[in-house]
Amino acid sequence: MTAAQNSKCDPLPSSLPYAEVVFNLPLSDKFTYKIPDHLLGLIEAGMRVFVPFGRRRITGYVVDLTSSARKDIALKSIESISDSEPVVSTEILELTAWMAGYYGASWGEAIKAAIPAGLDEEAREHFSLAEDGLRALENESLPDKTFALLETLRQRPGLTLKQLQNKLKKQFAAHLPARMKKEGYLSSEVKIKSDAVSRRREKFVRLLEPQPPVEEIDKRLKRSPRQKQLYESLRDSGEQSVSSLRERFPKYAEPLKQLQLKNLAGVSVKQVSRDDALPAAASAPLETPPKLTADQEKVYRTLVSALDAGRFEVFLLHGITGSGKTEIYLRCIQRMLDLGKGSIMLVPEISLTPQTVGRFKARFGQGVAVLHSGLSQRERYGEWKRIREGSVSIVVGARSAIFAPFKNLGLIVVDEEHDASYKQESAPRYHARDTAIVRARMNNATVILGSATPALETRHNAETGKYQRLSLPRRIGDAFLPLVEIVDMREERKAKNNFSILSISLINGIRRRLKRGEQTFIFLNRRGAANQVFCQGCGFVYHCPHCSVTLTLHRENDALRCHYCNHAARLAEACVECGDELIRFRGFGTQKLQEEVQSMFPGARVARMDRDAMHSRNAFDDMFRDMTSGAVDILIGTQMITKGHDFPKVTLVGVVNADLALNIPDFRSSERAFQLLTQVAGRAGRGETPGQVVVQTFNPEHYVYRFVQSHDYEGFYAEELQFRERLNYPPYSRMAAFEIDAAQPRQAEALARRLKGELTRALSGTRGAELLGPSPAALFKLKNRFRWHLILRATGSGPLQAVLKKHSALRQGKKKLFPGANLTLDVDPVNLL
DNA sequence: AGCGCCTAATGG
DNA sequence: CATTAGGCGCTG
Repeated sequence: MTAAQNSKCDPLPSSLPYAEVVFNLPLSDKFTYKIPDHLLGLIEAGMRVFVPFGRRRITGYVVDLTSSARKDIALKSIESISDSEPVVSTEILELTAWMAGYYGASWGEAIKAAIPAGLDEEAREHFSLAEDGLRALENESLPDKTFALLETLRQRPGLTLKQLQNKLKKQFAAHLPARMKKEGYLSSEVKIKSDAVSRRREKFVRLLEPQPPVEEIDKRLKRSPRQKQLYESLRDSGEQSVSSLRERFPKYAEPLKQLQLKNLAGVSVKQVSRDDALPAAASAPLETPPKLTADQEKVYRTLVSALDAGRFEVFLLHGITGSGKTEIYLRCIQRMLDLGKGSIMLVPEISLTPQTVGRFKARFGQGVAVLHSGLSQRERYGEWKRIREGSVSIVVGARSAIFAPFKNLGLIVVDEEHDASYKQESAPRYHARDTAIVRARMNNATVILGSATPALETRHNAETGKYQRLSLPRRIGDAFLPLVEIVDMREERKAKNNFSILSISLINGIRRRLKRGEQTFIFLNRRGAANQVFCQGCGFVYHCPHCSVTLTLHRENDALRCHYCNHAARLAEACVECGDELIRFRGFGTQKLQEEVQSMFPGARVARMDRDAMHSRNAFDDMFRDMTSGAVDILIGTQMITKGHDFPKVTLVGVVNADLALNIPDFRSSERAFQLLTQVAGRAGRGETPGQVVVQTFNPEHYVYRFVQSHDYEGFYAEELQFRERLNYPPYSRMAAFEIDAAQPRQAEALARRLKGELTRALSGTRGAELLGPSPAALFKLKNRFRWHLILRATGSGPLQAVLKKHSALRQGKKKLFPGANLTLDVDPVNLL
């Protein structure tokens, strides 16, 4: 960069002597550091710096440079800079500042979310035995914990505090090593853990030499087939990297540990020659775009005028499954390419399949960067760098791809915009769709929100004119929509005497597919594992009279509670509607379903796809190949089977228990169920054959099923909107959820009430805001913590944010108002369990 | 968050 | 009185 250019974008080229630094810690403060002489002029906002902070040294992010600093604090100096140029641009700094303010996170946490993982350095203290320690260990009688620490370090010198805690299962106080060091028992050395991306090290496993005689080995491995399998693999193919083991033996860890203990195998770490070249994608000729249908053409024209004008605008592209939304995205991205601007394409994590990515690569070749969870930190960083350097102008990725470091961003597409995975469930709890809109506004970019079943909030925004609505009402080639049959499982039991998990209709359907050589999907929703109660006879489910949300069973006192407003009801012995027996829902997983289906169709080839079955990338590819080649007849799965795949031979989709989605204690459960069922149904018969869908339910009267059956989003939208208005739920209000968790149920409750008191004060004077609860969370006990919720509801984002700001100001004074508890805030929560 | 310091609890 | 476990306040 020349001096002239430099002065253009930065009139005072950073001879400023102070830097404002934030950290990836829950601290709202900025910290001022002195820039040492040798770094003067080298530091810019957006760079990472390594600084002393309290007793430690950590990485921070420079957010500003200043000419003066407060005199009342003794400033420390920046130790080193971690980058030669900023990792976050001014634009991303601004975006993360908004996120931090809006979602109640710290700026540093927000920045951390916006850069590739594994970049930051940390200084870690490694402990070893000092001479006094060795002497004490051999001669003196020591307290248990001291002894254990010394003994561990004698065997394995150079462990960090974290590693020691792991080894000794936290059976000592965290400050003990420091004290022992002071007493001269331990010595320590501070090492800076270099970032994970710049160097490449890999773990290797090999058999140790010399090996005991064969008979001895057989004896030692006789009773452990997995160890034997691993042993034989190592014997036959020599040294192997752990990552390659993982591919073939998903559960390699325990057997390997055992082999190590038995002194048969050893693990070593090696520096691997740099091999950053991603597997070169075959430079296949790029695909020619198909001709647009009349509907697509119309939509595209509207979009192009916004794209060309380079003005901020949000479009809702509402198109049913198979209506050709993706082609619209591709055309718009192409348009941006022609204009020399970058595009971000967001897709839900589970949709980010080779098939999805393939469509983009086929059209744009190597000009596409892909960010998905399967990438190692190094690969991810590589892709990120390609974007920053400007060698690609298209990014396809999940939630965090919204931070792709484009300099000239023109378009953001959010596909399946209603998908819950766009909300991050840990700090900063941002929503990628909403963040996309904020980022687009900052860049005068266009946003396309695509969905067959838009979120009610989104559809409502289109209604009020905030977004412009475009629709693709027809399937390409006017393909038939699948025929949806709603099966009443009560009738199955009573009238048809069928007590199987599958309805007769579904069984017959499967039989026909098997005969015709077509494929079947069977879908089982496993989410929403809160304890539910429902009647097997009539499908009755308890709802809260105030919130219209299903009540959750609390085992401790056999009570039913609303986890929004804390309304309580007694659990009756029998159903209040029909007198039949009530059942408490217990998990019926995909694995059991697979066994059941296999036994009903012994000749069929049944496979399963869910997170457990898809451990390695290979498993996924294998599954995909088997489905495409027709080597599988019935595929059983969770959400995973519904997204990002297109298998033309699937002509039947069965939904085993559709009520599972509906009975989740959340005001959005109907919306979710509708979206889910519509999506699942869309999997049936995308080829020439029209599809059949069988939805099994104990509660066929529910309005969701009527609209799913008739493929009527608009009808559903209208009905659901009325419900939301009546009970004052979003989009007619905005929410923020506070969560308190503590080790004792009593304590959690008491603190939740204290929080309510505090918030009530913050609330006074603000109109249009109210509190619901506190109440025990639907998943009351989670990982041995007891959780309570408190919901803040306001008429809009303005009053909501006003209360939150006031509350955080109130809390500044007394920090430890909630001893022993964790307090989290979730703005615009998507998951209230 | 993570660290040192202070204090209360525990124990002999 | 000595040791240890837990809570508190601070980080520039």
